[in-house]
Amino acid sequence: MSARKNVEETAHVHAPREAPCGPDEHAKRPKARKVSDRQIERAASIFRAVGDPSRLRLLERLSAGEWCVTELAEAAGTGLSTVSQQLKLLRAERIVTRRRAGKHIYYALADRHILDLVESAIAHADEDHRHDDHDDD
Amino acid sequence: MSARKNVEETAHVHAPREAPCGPDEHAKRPKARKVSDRQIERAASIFRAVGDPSRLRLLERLSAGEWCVTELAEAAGTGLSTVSQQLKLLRAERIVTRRRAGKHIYYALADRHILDLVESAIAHADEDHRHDDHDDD
DNA sequence: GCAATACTTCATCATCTATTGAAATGAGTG
DNA sequence: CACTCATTTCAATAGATGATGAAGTATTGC
Repeated sequence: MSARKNVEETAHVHAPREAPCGPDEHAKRPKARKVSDRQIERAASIFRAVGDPSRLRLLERLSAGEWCVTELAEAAGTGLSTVSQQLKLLRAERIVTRRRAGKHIYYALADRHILDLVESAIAHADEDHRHDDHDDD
Repeated sequence: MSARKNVEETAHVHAPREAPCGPDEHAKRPKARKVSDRQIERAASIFRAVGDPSRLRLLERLSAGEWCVTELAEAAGTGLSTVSQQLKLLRAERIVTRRRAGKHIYYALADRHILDLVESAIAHADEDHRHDDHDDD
């Protein structure tokens, strides 16, 4: 991403306007980015991690408490290795934690933030999937 | 996804245990899924949409108010068409709304939920990117 | 140590995604 | 209606991602 940045520069010859759109209150835009690239990347990375049905389902399960990989795989109906990979990704993002107990490894949600995130998203999706298609302009 | 589901079935011959992990309190697991597949898909879909740095940056900008496509493209430093595609996706997920004003089309965040989501994620990422790597087992 | 169980890593592959230039559409203006 | 500006759609392409079986590591018990 951000391969080239002067695409529309070549399109118009005269100098580009400061704010080409602003009707009136849009005249002075704060163009400085409030948030660093690093933070954006990190936040997006977390979202991407939970933005997958299988992984989200995993998190939903974990919201009920600790589970080991075998259990999770059984509940998900997919291979062990699949679930392990998914958990690996979630762990890399610090969304889940694991603890060893003998031969088993128990996974759990990393913190309450994640729980809130998952629950609120599901709640939002719940509201949402009823009035399914409409347009807004 | 969910191509085949009986992978580990072939691995062990004897009947699979109900709860192969549970030390004691994990004996009786509520295996029923609390949330429908549809909801999970929808929630994941929203997360996936915001789980991209470019789109998240777009949303960050929109959290400051309405912007038109030209402005957003200029601020992002990418092509117009790129931004348009990104907005199209966000709109398909009902994350942003648009309104026409003459030749311009102004985009805005769809609701306060989204604003909260974006802001809390960025806040979380802010906490997070300081203590960058550590392990948890 | 050896077998068994629990889990992870590796390599592969099909599928999905993001970005892009070019061409198309839509809205305002003379 | 021709012209311009704003935005979208199209098609192609490079790159990312997710699932999977096989092979590897770790822990327990004999």
